[in-house]
Amino acid sequence: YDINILRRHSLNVSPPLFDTMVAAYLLNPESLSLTLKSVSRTYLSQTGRDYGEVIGEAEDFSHLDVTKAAEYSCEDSLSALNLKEKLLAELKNKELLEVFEKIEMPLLLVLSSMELKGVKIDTALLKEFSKELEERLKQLEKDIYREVGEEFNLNSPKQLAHILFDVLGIPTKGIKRTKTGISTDVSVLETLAPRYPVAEKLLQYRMLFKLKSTYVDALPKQVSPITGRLHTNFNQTIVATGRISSSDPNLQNIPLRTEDGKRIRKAFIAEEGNKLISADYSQIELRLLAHLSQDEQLIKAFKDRRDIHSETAREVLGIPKSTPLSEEDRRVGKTINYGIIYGMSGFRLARDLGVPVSVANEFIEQYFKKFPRVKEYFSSVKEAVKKKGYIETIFGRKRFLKYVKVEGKDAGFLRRVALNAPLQGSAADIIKLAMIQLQDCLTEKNLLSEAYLILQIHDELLLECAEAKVEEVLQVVKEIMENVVSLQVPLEVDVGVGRNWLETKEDRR
DNA sequence: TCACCATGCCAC
DNA sequence: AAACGTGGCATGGTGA
Ligand SMILES: Nc1nc2c(ncn2[C@H]2C[C@H](O)[C@@H](COP(=O)(O)OP(=O)(O)OP(=O)(O)O)O2)c(=O)[nH]1
Ligand SMILES: [Mn+2]
Ligand SMILES: [Mn+2]
Repeated sequence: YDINILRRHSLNVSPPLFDTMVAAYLLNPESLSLTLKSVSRTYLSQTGRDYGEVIGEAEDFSHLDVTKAAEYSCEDSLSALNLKEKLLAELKNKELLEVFEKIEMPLLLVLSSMELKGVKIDTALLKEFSKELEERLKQLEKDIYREVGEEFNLNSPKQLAHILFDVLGIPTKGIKRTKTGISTDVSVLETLAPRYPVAEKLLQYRMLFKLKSTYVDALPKQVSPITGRLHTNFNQTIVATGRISSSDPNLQNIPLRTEDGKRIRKAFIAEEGNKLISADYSQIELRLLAHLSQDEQLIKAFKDRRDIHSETAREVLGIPKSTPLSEEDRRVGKTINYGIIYGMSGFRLARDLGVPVSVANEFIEQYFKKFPRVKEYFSSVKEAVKKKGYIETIFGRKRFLKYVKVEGKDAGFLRRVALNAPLQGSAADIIKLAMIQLQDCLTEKNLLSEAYLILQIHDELLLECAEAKVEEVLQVVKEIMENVVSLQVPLEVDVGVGRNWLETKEDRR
């Protein structure tokens, strides 16, 4: 965060770096507040208050009482220095120094460059699309009001529930509940749709409204007037598993699933004369599961270059090898694979698939029978948490879980968290290392002015690249990502090139 | 006007 | 909310 303020003023920051927020994050990735003040309170037993608390009633820092301001600032300077020693010792103690020095500190510079570069979007295209959505939403709204016989606020789940279950009198037996009443979420509307055509319209309305409000209208507003591009924040100290998050705007959840959603991805474009390159790890957490569990069946599957997401999809949807599998169907397979390994219930699986619970339960049982070591691995995870109080990734990143909690009433939840963290976290470690190596490599080859990272989407890297350098960069990216670590199974990376982000996903070479 | 919670849904 | 996990953001609804 602060590094960008320095960089914006054209100051260079050079390694080795030490960032107190990042250090404190590694020591406790679940922690919500990692401000200098709160970290000092924890590790230096200081008593000072946060910026916001100090400001209090004053308008801003410059209006603050001089004594208070001086107090605050002196403490900050002292903190940064004293804290460094303390945190370093703690990192060593907990065997987190390697992750800190080899991954997080070098990554800080990479992320900062990515934020400064930003990504170009086609605002004209989005503005056009917005108008079209406006029309379609208006029509849907009219249709819905006509079908239910009255007007109400379609964006209020509470009012909608009232209309559906009180006014129309749709029976609520077996329908999902929220804390405050009856749910109207997509799974509910999908259940209603065959009997009540209005539900189909509501689903359509919900989807389009979501796309319009969250992306189509919001993104153009956030384009920087200075660079003409969209700059996200990559947050390095938020996600408890070690992933990075993206905010203001979040560019890690740009739509892809639906046809209308795809039109938004299409608006992420390369500068004239450039191309976008996308590189996405294939089945990454399943591969990591194969490695960590040592399951022979799973290891063999990946050595044979099989696609488990597709196989699962064909199996549950009953689609023969002779019929091509749609993207949508493969996504179903993916959801089932990750759902089952991370502890999904037969009930939920049954609901998602629209099959009887007995069938779903049977499927889950068969699944673990097919990969016998997976169950054993998960027992070992449980043991590790009990014994050590934390679980870790292949690079030693740790997530500390309270033993009392593991045994207590949130035991189920804690168990699933513990199952997920090593896999999601290892995937995060791997792509972070790849980003660092890639940046180094591009720098060395003097390519940075023609090829640079612009986004990271958990297991995918998006680069912008001069057309003339595409073939070379493609090779480098794939090579680095696939070989950043050597596991029991090969890591495979799907790469694609295009004028826009959607094309890179359709390209897949 | 703001913060907060709840619901819902986009992505990985 | 009936045992997939990790996020961020929009809206409505409420209260200060
Ligand atoms: N628990 C859970 N994790 C998910 C889910 N979707 C994605 N992930 C995690 C696990 C994936 O390995 C990782 C990257 O997502 P991707 O969409 O790239 O899927 P994946 O790499 O498995 O397959 P693919 O790239 O399509 O070959 O994010 C999900 O529905 N549940
Ligand atoms: Mn992937
Ligand atoms: Mn991906």
